[in-house]
Amino acid sequence: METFKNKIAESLAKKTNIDFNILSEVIEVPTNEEFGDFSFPCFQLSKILKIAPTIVAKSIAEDLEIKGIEKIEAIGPYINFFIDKKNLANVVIKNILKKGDKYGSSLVGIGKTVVIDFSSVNIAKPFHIGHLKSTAIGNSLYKIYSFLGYQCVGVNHVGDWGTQFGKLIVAFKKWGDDKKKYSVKDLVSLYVKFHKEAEKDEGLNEEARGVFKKLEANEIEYVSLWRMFRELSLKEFKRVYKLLNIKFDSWNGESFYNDKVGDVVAMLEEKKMLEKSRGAYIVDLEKFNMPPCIVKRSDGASLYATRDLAAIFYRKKEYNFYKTLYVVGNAQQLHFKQIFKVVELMGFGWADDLIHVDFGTVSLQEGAMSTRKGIVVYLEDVLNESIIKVNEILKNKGLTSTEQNSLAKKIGIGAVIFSALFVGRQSDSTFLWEKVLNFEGDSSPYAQYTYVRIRSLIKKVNKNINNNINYSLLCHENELSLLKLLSEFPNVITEAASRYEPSVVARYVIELAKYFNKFYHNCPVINLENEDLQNARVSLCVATSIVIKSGLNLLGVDCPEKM
RNA sequence: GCGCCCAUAGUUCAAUGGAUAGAACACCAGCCUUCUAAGCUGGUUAUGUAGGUUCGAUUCCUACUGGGCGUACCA
Repeated sequence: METFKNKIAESLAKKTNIDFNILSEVIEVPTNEEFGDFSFPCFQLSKILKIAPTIVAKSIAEDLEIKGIEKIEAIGPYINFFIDKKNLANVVIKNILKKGDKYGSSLVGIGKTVVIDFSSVNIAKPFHIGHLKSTAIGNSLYKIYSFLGYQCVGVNHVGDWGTQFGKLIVAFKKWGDDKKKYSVKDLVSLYVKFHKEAEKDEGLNEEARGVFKKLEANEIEYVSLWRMFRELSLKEFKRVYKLLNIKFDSWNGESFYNDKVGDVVAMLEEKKMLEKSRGAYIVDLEKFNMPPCIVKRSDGASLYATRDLAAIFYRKKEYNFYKTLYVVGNAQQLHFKQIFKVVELMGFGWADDLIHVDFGTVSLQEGAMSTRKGIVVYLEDVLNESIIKVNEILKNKGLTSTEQNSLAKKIGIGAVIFSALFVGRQSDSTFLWEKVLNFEGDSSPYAQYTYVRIRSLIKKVNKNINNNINYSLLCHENELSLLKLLSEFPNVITEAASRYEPSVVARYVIELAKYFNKFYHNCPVINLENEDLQNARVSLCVATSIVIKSGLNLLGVDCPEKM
């Protein structure tokens, strides 16, 4: 499809003597199909030429001819271009069948590494639905960037270090039980108790800070407790990642950088950027209208920012990244602005390659989630509920129990992931059970169902598609709009990558499924006397199934073969 | 106080500054002896307020209102 746009821009450039790239940006896809496949609004040109836009449109369109474009029409101030539809089916379907599941991929990223920091759960805290967005978006961006040829490194920057562990250790020593087998939920209740007690006794916080300081200094007793907390938490978290079918290339979390923060402090000192203020060491950012970036607490312990800076330099050295994407909520916007600014001030031009892919806050109907107050929904519970609901639906479909279980997982998990990816990342959202567990309309089961229908059709026709297909028979309105949409898939991937926005792909997949279902209801495939038309339709079905599956995979959603 | 983000239909969300602001859910009415009804067809309802820039604003700018988040030793 891009080639059509380029052709139009080229011939317009020839005609008007205006730069190709400028024209290419102005060319748009009309909202209404009756205005063609591409259009060129003449307002800006009319301003330059000082001629009314309708006249400009008319005079340019008059004797314009472009290969592959069937009709060029000036309507008011717009020039509308209509693609030659017979040619379209031929080009699009052949291309998809040839490339298969590689259709839409590219090599633009070859030789470049993208580090994606996502999910990043906190040890000894619930893996809750607030983590779903980061987890799903990060995983999808990983797949999208890989599809475009980039080498990706998925990092789970585990929150396994910091004052919170001082708190937890204090709580455990006061109220814990050495012999009991602990779960994350037990640790959370200890943590909650700590905060309750600390409200009455300010000394507890003091104590916790002291304990963390000693933990950083490798005090054996504390380190072994910390290790225990970490191990049991990771074990539970990995169970959830397994359900989600998400893998990481690195689990280097905050504790990993404990022995690397010294180098960062030394570098800052050497560059004379460090200032002592109120007992702490800071990088002053007042000039940039930001609070200071605190690098070292007054008691000498490290902070979130220090460890994140250490992580940046470690990753630069280790991966020499083209970009690093931080898929982290917008509540941490200031934090990232600060540390990116510090890197820039240190004189590293590649500070621009650090990108905070932020997203809106997820809250519950009763309000903001709060681990301390116990207002929280565990992600694992949501996933399991979803699987149960799918199982309920699949009950009477005559499947074996292993078949049913595996299907329920693909569909149920997919629905949860998809619900997090369908809305734009920036908007704040409220977690609603009925929304996440809705399997109709804008949901992955809808797309999966459509895919399964197509597979079933293809199977029933049971025919090898040969090369002599008369694609020009595909001229039904539903066929043409489906073809046009299929041709846009590569652009959709590129857009999703450049905006760090998997929702672009999610919306596309739903639209594609919708277009197919219209075709399905209006254009029979199996009961068809005209064999040439049947062949052409089957190939359209195959092409569509490839793209739906590919799109879902890029979102991290599996595609079942029947349901 | 200051900074950032958000405000679109009853609800949840779309819309690179462009033509008649799109969906889904919910609700109502139809469609299975013909390709899987997790489907299809039809119907009702919306850009917070006041200005500005522009040929053209949901989109950009300013103020206001209402929400969310952040704002020096939490992550």
